[in-house]
Amino acid sequence: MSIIYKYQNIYKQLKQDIDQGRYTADFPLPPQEQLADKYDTSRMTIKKALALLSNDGLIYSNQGSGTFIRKSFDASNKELLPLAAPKGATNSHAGNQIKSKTLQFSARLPYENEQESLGITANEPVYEIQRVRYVDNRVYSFEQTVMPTSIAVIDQKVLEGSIYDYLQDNAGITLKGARRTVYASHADKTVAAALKIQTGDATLVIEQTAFSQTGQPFEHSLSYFLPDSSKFYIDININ
Amino acid sequence: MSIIYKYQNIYKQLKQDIDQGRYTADFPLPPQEQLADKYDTSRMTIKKALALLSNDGLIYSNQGSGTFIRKSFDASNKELLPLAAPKGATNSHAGNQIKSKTLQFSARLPYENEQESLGITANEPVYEIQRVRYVDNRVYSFEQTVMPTSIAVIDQKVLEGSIYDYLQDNAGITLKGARRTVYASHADKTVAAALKIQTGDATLVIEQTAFSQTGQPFEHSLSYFLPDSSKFYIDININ
DNA sequence: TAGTGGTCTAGACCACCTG
DNA sequence: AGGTGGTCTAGACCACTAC
Repeated sequence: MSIIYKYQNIYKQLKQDIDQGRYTADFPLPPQEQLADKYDTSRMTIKKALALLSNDGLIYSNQGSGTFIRKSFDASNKELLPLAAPKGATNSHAGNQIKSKTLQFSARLPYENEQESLGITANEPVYEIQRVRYVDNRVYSFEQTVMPTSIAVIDQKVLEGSIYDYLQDNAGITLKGARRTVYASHADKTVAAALKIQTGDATLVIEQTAFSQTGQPFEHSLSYFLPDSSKFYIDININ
Repeated sequence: MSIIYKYQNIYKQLKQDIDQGRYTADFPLPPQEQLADKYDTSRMTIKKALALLSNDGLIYSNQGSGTFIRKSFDASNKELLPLAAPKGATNSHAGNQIKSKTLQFSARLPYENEQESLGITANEPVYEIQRVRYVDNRVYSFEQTVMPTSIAVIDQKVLEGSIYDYLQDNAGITLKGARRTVYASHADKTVAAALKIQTGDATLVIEQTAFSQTGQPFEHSLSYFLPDSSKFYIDININ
């Protein structure tokens, strides 16, 4: 959160231009050379801005012919969230009312799979946190989070908001990356009770290991989502 | 598939060096300047190679301190597949025996949601294909694919292999990108029968719209996977 | 303060598509 | 052949980290 680079600015402006229909899907964008002139910069910098747009799935480029706007995705569906967005509900549902209810908050020794994914020994205690997340007062997800106690001191109050923001401000730990694994599973008694569904109902599970700027995994979590209503997308671009 | 760029070569070599332990997780990689010397190239090119490694989740860089190897993920789990890999089973399970059984192959007019995602009118007919995929003779997935008939002529034989390869060779259509949406759902009668599970059991659904090099969506598919066993991962890197 | 990675430049050349 | 995007260069300067 600090200085804004040139290519980020250009990215924002181009995005706005596309959103507002100043460039249409029927014609290619102006050539990179021309954009470089317009924004008084070099082609490399334009390419960086275009790469961001491409990652968003908004445009695509064809060597030899030009850069084009992808026929629009419907971005209005609030239940459809980017799988690649780093933070959880706190960020993705900006503008909606988000609440958390803590079902459990304790410390214990880590299980073997947790030792492995967090890169810690069997003797290093971890917090275990279970929270139900509500968006606009409707049950949204059930999250089980495990985090080494050595990372930072956590209390009840922290759990009501975004743990990431707290860690950044208080422990100097920045979220730098994560591996997410998704699969379907049947809800066990605990999950079913938390999500207010039947035991055995289908749930979407997102398992996440989060990394700090030092490459150290500092959080392992399992998030359970309701079937059919909670959907996550990812845009794939080849080369 | 043609010329290999310098940064791709460097990427390959660095990857090999990391895999073979020539660089270890305890020390940073050589500085970019030094790598540029070693590979007789410029820093920008080194950065492109490093970006590929970073996308793989293999390394991460910290401004000011260096580039480091991420403590290894276990890549041995065959059931864990990259969500961002563009092709389906044909590619991801290379080395395993893959078979397809076609349950249905017909043409019809598209539903409204299909018209929208494929960008076609209600009058343009589509193929509807239902296939069960087997990996090493075990049921792996059930796929419902919808594709405009105007794209290419498809016959039974094509369906036994990779549709993408066929389209590339015969219709000049290259897979350029895709949007995938994942969610959990309860199996209906058709899905349950295909996957040999109970009606109402949990399934993972991956909905995909595939784009050609012209930005034209040419395929819409729903793939159903078994709960708990089929998992997909994605590595997220922030800036 | 030294060293690192991130940005940015102003070009050159190459690969590819479209006339 | 002309125009497009992709690669690559050889630097400069900036932001950040570590000592």
